[in-house]
Amino acid sequence: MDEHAQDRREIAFLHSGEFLQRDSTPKDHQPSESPVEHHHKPSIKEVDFFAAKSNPYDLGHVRTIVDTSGFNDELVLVNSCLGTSRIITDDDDDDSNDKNKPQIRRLKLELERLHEENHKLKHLLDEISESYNDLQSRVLLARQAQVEGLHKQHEDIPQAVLEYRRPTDMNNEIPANTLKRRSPDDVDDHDQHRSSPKTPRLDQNKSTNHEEQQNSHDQTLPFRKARVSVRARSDATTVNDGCQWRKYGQKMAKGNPCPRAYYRCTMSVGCPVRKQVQRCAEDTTILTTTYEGNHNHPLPPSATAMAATTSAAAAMLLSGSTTSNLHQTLSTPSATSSSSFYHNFPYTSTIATLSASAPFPTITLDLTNPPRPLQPQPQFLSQYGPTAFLPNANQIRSMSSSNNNNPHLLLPNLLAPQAPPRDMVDSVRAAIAMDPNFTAALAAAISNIIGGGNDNNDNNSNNKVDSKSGGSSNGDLQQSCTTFSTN
DNA sequence: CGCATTTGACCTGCGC
DNA sequence: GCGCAGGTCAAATGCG
Repeated sequence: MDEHAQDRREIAFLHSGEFLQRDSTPKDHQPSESPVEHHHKPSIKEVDFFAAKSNPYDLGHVRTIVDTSGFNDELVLVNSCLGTSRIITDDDDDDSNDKNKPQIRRLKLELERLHEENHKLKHLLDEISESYNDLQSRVLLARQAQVEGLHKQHEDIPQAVLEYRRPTDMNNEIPANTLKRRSPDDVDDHDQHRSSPKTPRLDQNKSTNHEEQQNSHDQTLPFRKARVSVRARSDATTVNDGCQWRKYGQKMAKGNPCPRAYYRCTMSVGCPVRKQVQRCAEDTTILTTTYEGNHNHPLPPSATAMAATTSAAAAMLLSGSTTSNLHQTLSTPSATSSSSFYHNFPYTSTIATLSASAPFPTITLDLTNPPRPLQPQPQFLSQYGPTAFLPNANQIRSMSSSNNNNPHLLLPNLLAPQAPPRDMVDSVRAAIAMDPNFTAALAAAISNIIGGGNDNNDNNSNNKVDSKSGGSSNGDLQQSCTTFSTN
C-alpha cells in the first residue's frame, strides 16, 4: 500500500511541469503528503502555484530550516472552480511556501472576499425579488382599480403604487423615538404595528410628521391592513402553515372563553407578518388563524401556499373593500368585471366571509366544510394558486380582461418551485381534478418543471418548528371550499 | 445558557 | 374624560 501511495505521490509531482525543472528527488517528497492529492488530478493551478519559483531549490535544506524553526503549517488550498484540493505540508517545497505565503494569504483573502460578496449578492437578490413581488402586487391592485373604474380606488391604490418602496427601506425609516417602548430586535414591525393597532388609516389625515410618515407608510402597505382569517379544524394549538412563528402574547378575547394567541413571524428579523390564533367558541375543534402583513423574506416551500392564499385574499379584499358595492360584487360574481376577479377565487361563493364591520378589513377562508362538488375554479389556481402571491404580467392581464383562461400561461405559477403543503393541496385538489384542460396542462408543465421542485426541502425544519409551536399535522385540515358572504 | 413561552402591565383607539 | 377591548411589551419562567 505504501509503495503504491508513494508512486502516486511521485506521479502527482511529475505532473507539475515546473516541478520537473527543479532538482527534485523522490526522497524529498515523502511521507506527509496528503492523501487528498492522490485522488485528484494535478491541476493547472498547482503548476502555476509552483511556477512562481524561479530557481531550483535544495529541498532537503529547506526542510531542515523549516524544521528547526518549528514551522509546520499545513495549508489546505481549495480550488473551488476545478474542485481540486491540495494539502501542502512541510514536506513540500517549504521555501516556495515561504515565498508564496503572501500570495496564498492573498488568495485566501480573495476567496473569502468573493464568498462574502457572493453572500451579499444573494441577500440583495432576495431583497430585490421581494420588492419586485411587492411592487407587482401593487400593480395588480392598481390595475384592478382601473378596471373597476372606481374613483376612490383611483385616488388611493395607484398612489400606493407610486409610493412603493422596498420593504426593508420601509422598515427602517420610522424614527426610533416614535415609540416609548421597543425591543432592540424588532424595531421595524413594532413601528408598523404601532401605527395601526386597530383601525386602518388609509383614509385618515394626521397632522404630525411622525403620523404623516406612518400614514404614508400605511398607504404603501395595502396588505398590511387587510387580514385574512383561515378557519380550519385542528387539535393542535396552531395549524401548520410552513412559517416559523414566535408567540408574543395571549389575551382573553371578549365573548370567547378560549384565549387568543398572538404570533410573530420569526423567519426574518423585522418581518411584519403576525397571526392570531383562536379557537372557535362554538366549536373548539375549529381553529381560526388570522394573518396580517406580508413577509419580507423568501418563504419556504411549505409556507408558500398559505402565504399565497392569504395574500391573494388580502389583495382581493383591499381591491374591493373600499367600494360601496363590495357586497354586490361578492354576491353576484358575474355582474361586473371585478366580479370575475372574485369569481376566480378558488373557494367561491359561500364560505369566505368578508367582514366590513371589523376594525380591519378581514376575509375569512373557511376550511372547515367539505368542498362542494360544483363549479371548480381552475382559473383561480392559475391566478391565486400557490404562487399567486407573485403575479406575473400574464396574471395581471388575465385579471383585467377576465378572459384569459389559458392554462399554459398560468401553470408556471401553480407549479412554481415552492410546492404547497399537503393540506393546501387537499383543499384545491377537487377543483384541479375536475378540469381536464388543467390536468393536461399540468402534466405538460410537470415535464418542464420536474427536477426543479424542492417540495421537501423544508419539511423537516417546518415540522420541527410546528412541533415547537404546537403546529398540527397536515392532516388536521379538512378539505375545503370557500365562498363569499358578508357579515 | 440560550431560546421560546407565559403573563401581567402598558399602550392605543374607540364609544359613550 | 373615562372605561373597555384589542394589541403589544418585556420580565419572569420553563425547557432542552
